[in-house]
Amino acid sequence: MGEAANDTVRLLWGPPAKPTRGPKPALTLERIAAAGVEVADAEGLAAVSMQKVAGLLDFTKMSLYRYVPGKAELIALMVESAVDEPPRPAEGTGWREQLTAWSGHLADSFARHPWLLDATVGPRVVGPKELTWLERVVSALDGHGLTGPERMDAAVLLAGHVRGIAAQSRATGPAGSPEAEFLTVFGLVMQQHADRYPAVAAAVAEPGGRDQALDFGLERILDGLAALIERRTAQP
Amino acid sequence: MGEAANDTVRLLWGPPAKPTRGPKPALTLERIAAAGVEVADAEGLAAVSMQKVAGLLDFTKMSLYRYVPGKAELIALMVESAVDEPPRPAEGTGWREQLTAWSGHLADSFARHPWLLDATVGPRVVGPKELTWLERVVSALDGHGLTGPERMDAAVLLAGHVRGIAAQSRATGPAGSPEAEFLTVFGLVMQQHADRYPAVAAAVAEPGGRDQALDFGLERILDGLAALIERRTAQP
DNA sequence: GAGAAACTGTGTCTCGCAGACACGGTTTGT
DNA sequence: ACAAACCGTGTCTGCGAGACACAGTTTCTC
Repeated sequence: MGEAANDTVRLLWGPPAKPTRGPKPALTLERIAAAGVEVADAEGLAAVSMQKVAGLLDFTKMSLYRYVPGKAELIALMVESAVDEPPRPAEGTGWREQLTAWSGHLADSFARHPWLLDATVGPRVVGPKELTWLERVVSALDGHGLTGPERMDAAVLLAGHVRGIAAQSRATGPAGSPEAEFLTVFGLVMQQHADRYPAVAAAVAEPGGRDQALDFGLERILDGLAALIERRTAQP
Repeated sequence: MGEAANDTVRLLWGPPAKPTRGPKPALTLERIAAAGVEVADAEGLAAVSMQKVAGLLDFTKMSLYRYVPGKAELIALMVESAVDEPPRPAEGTGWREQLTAWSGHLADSFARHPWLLDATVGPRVVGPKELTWLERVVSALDGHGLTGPERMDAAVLLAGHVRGIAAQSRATGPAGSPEAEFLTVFGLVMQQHADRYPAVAAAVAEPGGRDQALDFGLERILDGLAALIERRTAQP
């Protein structure tokens, strides 16, 4: 990161620097981020280039550098712009319902903007909206006997699961989609090497509802958390 | 993917095509993959280019294309080469111990080759070794009342968790490392916006053992699986 | 009011990358 | 012997990120 981290923090968190002299800027960070999101939604994150984003706004590539230090910061803005607002916890709902709703909404975000998976790998500065997601999980678990680090770990656990599911469902894609070739290829490979992978071969041969993966993992995690909470609240 | 998928499958799974005429190839897929891993280990996946990999082998960039159709396939080979062999389940150990060992070893793989996180996002063809990891989880869960899809979902759940933890631990890095700046930046941001994120602020303020995240999530998942298994085996 | 300072958008340039293609040299089958 | 198949290479195109200098515009200061 180095110095770039400071720039990114200022961009995502800081007060919008208000220069006084010179011509009025013709663009805004919001418009730039929105254009980037548009490109990424349509053609994937790899297709996002300064050229294309600038072209979409009828500007030249270099003009973007007046607003954004570099491509990494542009993507950080895109993430912050594309991520949904986390759901407000309904009044009187328990931690389990809150976390279930949270996971569903996060999965929706990933489904709407699959490139978020690519954009959020690796160390980076998180934005205000992204941090709000974390806040919701941690606060949903407040007051149930978990330590602070444990609440954070639980958040990482949940987020990791939703991510994993989103990655999987992007890879397979909706039935009949071009990405579904992935499943075909996988099926052929399994068929030819069933002897080396008997357990997997048997598991995929067995019929059963697809698309249950999110709920399945979620229920296991929540059951596991419930067991811990029960133990903690039973013996204070 | 398109046609490229077939090439990749042949490369990862297929019998090494043996041409008869012409000069002996001076390189092997193994050496090429190893050189790529070397570059990625040292400078990250982004630094892996045909130029650099070829240069490491004292060949020109274009000669690599005689062995590998393109960069995507090179990275697929690198993944298959860098991933460890999954641990063989010790005799007489239960599913819980097997899955614990599995997770620990997978986490080690990610720790040894952090770029695996970048290389394994998105749809792609899995190789034999990678599939062996899946086989181990599914077979560890054989015979405990779970359906095939459920066993697969459990594998995705576990793998997603290990991935998430690996991503987090790469972001923060070992104490004192350059990446630890991430934590400093995060701390400063939290300090300045504690009012908007009270739950997170409270959680991080609370002291407690770091690096427990892998085990914490793992124990929750395994507890959740245990509950399901108990329910299933109690009422056949 | 007149500079000067600061800022904006732009054209040009360099560098690195992926990949297409054609070429000469080499090995083997017929 | 000769042709087919294959190897390694040099060259070329196109695309991308980013540095830099430049002209035009707005505002602060004297």
